[in-house]
Amino acid sequence: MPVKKICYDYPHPALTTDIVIFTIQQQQLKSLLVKRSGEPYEGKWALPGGFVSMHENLRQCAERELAEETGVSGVYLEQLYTFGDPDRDPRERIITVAYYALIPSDKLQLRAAPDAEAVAWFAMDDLPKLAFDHDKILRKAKQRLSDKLDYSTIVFQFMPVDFTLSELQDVQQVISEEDVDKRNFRKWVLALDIIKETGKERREGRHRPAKLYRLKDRNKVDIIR
Amino acid sequence: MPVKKICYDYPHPALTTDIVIFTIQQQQLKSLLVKRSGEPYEGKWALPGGFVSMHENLRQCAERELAEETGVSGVYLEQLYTFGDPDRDPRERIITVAYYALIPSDKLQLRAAPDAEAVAWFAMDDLPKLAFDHDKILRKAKQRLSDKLDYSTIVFQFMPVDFTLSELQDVQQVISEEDVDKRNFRKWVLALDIIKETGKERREGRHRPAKLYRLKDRNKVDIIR
DNA sequence: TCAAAAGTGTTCTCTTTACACCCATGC
DNA sequence: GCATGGGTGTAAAGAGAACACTTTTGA
Repeated sequence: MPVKKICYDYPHPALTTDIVIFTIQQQQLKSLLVKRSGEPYEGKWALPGGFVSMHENLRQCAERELAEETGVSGVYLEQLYTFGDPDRDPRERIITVAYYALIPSDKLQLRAAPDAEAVAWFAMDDLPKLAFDHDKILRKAKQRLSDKLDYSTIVFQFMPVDFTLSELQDVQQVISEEDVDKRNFRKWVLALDIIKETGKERREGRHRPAKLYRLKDRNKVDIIR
Repeated sequence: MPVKKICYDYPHPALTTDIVIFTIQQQQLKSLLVKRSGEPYEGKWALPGGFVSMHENLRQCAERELAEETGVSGVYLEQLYTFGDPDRDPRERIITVAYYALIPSDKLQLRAAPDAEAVAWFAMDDLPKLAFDHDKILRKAKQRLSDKLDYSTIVFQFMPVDFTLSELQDVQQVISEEDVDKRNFRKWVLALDIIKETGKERREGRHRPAKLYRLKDRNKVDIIR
């Protein structure tokens, strides 16, 4: 806590980034929330986020928050929207630049030490009451994600290094909330020419094993169509 | 100038909105810039913009700036992106929430008193050197506009109340920078079912007069396809 | 041998593209 | 009467949607 105050000629807002962290678990789209331990909205769930420090840019701040909550880095992260209504925080005016991140299921295990806070994954169709305007942020993130599903290869960002086409299709269907024809889906995926066969397969259960595929470039998200 | 300073426990950034104001003039996509009269970047051209006051929300601020520079209100205005690199302004850290606005050509006449500043429209392919990171903002706005041309009815936001299909096609071509087939374009436009014939026509020159059309709902922008 | 998920092509429909001539007017 | 931009339809190609059976495995 600095003893010296920082002073300006005019009032300045505070600046935070909040992150909507999406992943797929148990065939559901889930989002990471943290339980607030102080006022305002004490005990309510909220998006992870925090103040932007003076030396870092907005994206770096979001990356830092993401790493603090999940231990994860190097995942898909995109600026979503900026929320700045005067009364969105009762303490002082706080502008938040919202980002959203997609966590592939294989990165999920390496959860960082939970920092003694209450942190939990919530299914998007079973959200608790949220602090501040965070429900608005979450809905906007969900909308952006759904939209991008249609005109980009963003769905692959949820996949582990090796995955089957059925798993991929499941993820697609969970997010878009509509069923996809298996043959058409596979045709579409293969035509994208962004995955390759690994030669390996996964057998699990008394049925034919599934071929494992891998992204040619795991970090690339293409705009298509 | 307030005599009393406003003080915080931690440093806060300043907050502005900057607006990319697009219009079509002389078959060119143009953007409004203002010449800076003070340091930094004195004499350089910059996007119109200004500080967000404490009682207004971000959109209201953008609307206010827009009205100050152009006298125009009630036009298409959308949040673009937030730029917040630590050193984007040499004086202090300034976060800017960029918006972009589209001005239809009939609203253009009613330019407000230019407020004694140097203000000018620049063709997008003939821009001067810009202050701060404003070239980055402008390019992003142009990109967003081009993208939306393909999946929304945003192009109509440039049109006056009454317009001909040829005028509309011109605008489309200027922004997308590619030629469109006349018959296919008209088929597409009419299939949208968002314009109606006015019954009037425009004759100008020694050729057949063109039918004038009007948007059924001038404020609506649909996502299509 | 049976249950369960993996894998695989073809046809039909709809959307998008390509393309050329007549029309109404002013000079 | 001629130059100028306004206005119009059809056919071919391509993209997207619909659809059902065989394969491989583990129990």
